[in-house]
Amino acid sequence: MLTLSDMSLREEILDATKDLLLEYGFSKLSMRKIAGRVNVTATSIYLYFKNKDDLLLALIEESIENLKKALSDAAGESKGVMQQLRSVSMAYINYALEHPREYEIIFMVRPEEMPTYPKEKFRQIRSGYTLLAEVLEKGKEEQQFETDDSLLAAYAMWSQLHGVVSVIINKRLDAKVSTEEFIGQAVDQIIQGFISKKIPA
Amino acid sequence: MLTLSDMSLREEILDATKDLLLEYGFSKLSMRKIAGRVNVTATSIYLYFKNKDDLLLALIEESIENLKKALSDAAGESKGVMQQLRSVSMAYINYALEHPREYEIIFMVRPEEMPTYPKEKFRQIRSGYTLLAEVLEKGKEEQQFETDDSLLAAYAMWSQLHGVVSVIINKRLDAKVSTEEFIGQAVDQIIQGFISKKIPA
DNA sequence: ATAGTTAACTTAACAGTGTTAACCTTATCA
DNA sequence: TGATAAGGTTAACACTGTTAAGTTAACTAT
Repeated sequence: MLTLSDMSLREEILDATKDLLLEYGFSKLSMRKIAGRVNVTATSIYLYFKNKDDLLLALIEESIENLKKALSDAAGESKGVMQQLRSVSMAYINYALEHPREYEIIFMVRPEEMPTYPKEKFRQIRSGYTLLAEVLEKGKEEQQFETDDSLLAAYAMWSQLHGVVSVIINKRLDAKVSTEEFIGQAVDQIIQGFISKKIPA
Repeated sequence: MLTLSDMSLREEILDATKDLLLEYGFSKLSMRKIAGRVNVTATSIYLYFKNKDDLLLALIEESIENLKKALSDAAGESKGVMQQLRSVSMAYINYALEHPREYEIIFMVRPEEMPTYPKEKFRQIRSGYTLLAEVLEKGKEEQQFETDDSLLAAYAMWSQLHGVVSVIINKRLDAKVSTEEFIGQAVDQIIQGFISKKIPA
């Protein structure tokens, strides 16, 4: 039979951290508050995590997998390459806006300020672009658009999507501008960037 | 005659803060360290600034003006609209990469985590887009590209530029990818997003 | 010249932070 | 039964932003 204590303290800590992050944000997160929420002292956390960064990294792990799944689902559902490109883009933006805190942890934490951020984790995040690159490669084969280097183009596209998300999350958008219109315009432009590479700039 | 003490403590504090930010980064910045560098106690800072945020905002003020100048210079130098668009884009990216810490303060600090971040400052930042919007409007008149809403398009373009910068500053770029190639590809795509709105996606 | 005021700074303190060392139970197993 | 180890604790260190109160020097008005 499953009792409450069968949920290991480690997982309780992870859950509490996620909750606090969602409720109060990154800057208000402290080891003592996390510990308090699971009725334990702050030092107990150090029995399961090396330090605060290590704890956050465990959280990132989860989020990355969720994001990847959302993207590959979006790619799978749609038919044509063109539509695939659009729905992956929208899936990316939607995931980020629906999980802004997680997105922030995944993509906005600077390595210098998180000294233990391991290369492995970066690699894991980057592997998500391969999905974009595959879609672009397929479009290239189908001659929908021309791309010299699909991976490079995927990187560029991803950075542009990140920019759109970042501006919204960081609240740098004018109140007068509708978020939906902004997203629509931006995604249009981003996708347009691939089509018809014929006209030289 | 000008003595050393003629440089007001307020400015000395601003300078020291900038130095510390450049040397050790945002996360290592503390009031005591700033004070120490100008041979004063931390509390003295509160005679000139309401709090830490207020101090940072004063720094932002400067940076915003510098960025604006860099952009309008770039717009002025180049001739055709197309070239103008490209050089403003490059000026934006270059400024950000040459002043990453300032850029971070300007664009990456979240309002919730900086409760006193005033709307006025946001407005000030946003006014920079009008320059982009003007260039786009001019291109529209010259029928170089079609844009329904120049301001919206300027926002979209700026968010994409920010994405490119953000990815590089936050070190999310694969070591295998050349930064120059990445920037080149991204700027190409961003500009391409405006040209030939004829083909429907 | 002297008293009053103000500016510029300091000391001491509060409440909070991440993290470590040392200690105390309780359960497991030879 | 006695050793070992797991899972927690308390106390402490060195830091953080910030405030209240005290000091000292300079200026100003009578």
